[in-house]
Amino acid sequence: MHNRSVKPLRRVDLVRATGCNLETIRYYETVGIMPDPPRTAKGYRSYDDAHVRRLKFVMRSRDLGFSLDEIRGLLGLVDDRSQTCAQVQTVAEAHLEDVQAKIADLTRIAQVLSETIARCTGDAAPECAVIDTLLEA
Amino acid sequence: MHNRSVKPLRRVDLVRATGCNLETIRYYETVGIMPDPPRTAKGYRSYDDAHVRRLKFVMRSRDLGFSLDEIRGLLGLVDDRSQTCAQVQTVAEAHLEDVQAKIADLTRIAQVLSETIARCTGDAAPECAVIDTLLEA
DNA sequence: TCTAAGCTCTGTAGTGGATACAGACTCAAG
DNA sequence: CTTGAGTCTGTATCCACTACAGAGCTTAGA
Repeated sequence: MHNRSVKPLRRVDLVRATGCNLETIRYYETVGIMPDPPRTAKGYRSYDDAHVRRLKFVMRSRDLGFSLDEIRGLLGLVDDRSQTCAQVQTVAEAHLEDVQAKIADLTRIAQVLSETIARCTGDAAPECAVIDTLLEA
Repeated sequence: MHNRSVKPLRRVDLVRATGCNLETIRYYETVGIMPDPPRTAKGYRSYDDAHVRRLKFVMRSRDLGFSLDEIRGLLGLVDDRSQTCAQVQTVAEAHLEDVQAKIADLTRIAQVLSETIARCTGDAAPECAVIDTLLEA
């Protein structure tokens, strides 16, 4: 009754199961984010559900802006489940601070840009507030 | 009275005048953001005030998050001062939209992260809200 | 005049995080 | 048996830099 040997997934099946780009998966294998999968007699990669889950984890982490290095760390903590929560929290908090710093930077930039654009006449004239701002010491 | 021939600037002088990295300047020359400067008899680059101004313009634009491609466009508009303002405004507005989209993305990310972190116990336990979120479909 | 420090030259390689492509191979359906 | 889909590897590309090696040049001070 229980599928002792589930049908293995090909590359394209993993792509369809996750939405990840085919080449990206290979890239993740070369950089150690995804494990080197077992191969068929002819050398074809053969994946299973564990790969799907791991890849989805990676993709969700990337979505939240974690770097591959941070993800390596998170995966390590997931794989070795002992004293996890405090450590994960630390990684996530550090990352949140990065994100907040980026938001602050971009907000400052957006402010300067929109103030500057507001000073534009929009004319077919050579005077331009944006250029002036950029030329200004 | 007027300095007919001003003392030319060496690479390191341009660095000191602008705060730009030495190698970055050479990079800007190879990619056409900065012009190939005149050379001394021995092949040394020799800059002047126009280079300082142009490089500062580039640096301020980078600071505001313009890509080198966008900067090439802006420099073109500055160099050829005719019908400038409307065109510059268009470039700047497009860029502002990019920046605002990035802010929106990062804000969403920060929200998810901080909500998730808030659910952490911070324990030396293997259950972790962050991991759960990342594992969750 | 000699020397040492500081400056410059070029080409090339590496970063992160993918993405793209070439050319050869294999597999499955009709 | 053919055809199309899938796979294999290695390598190149993108952006915006940064770093380094190994050579040559310049300049201030002893």
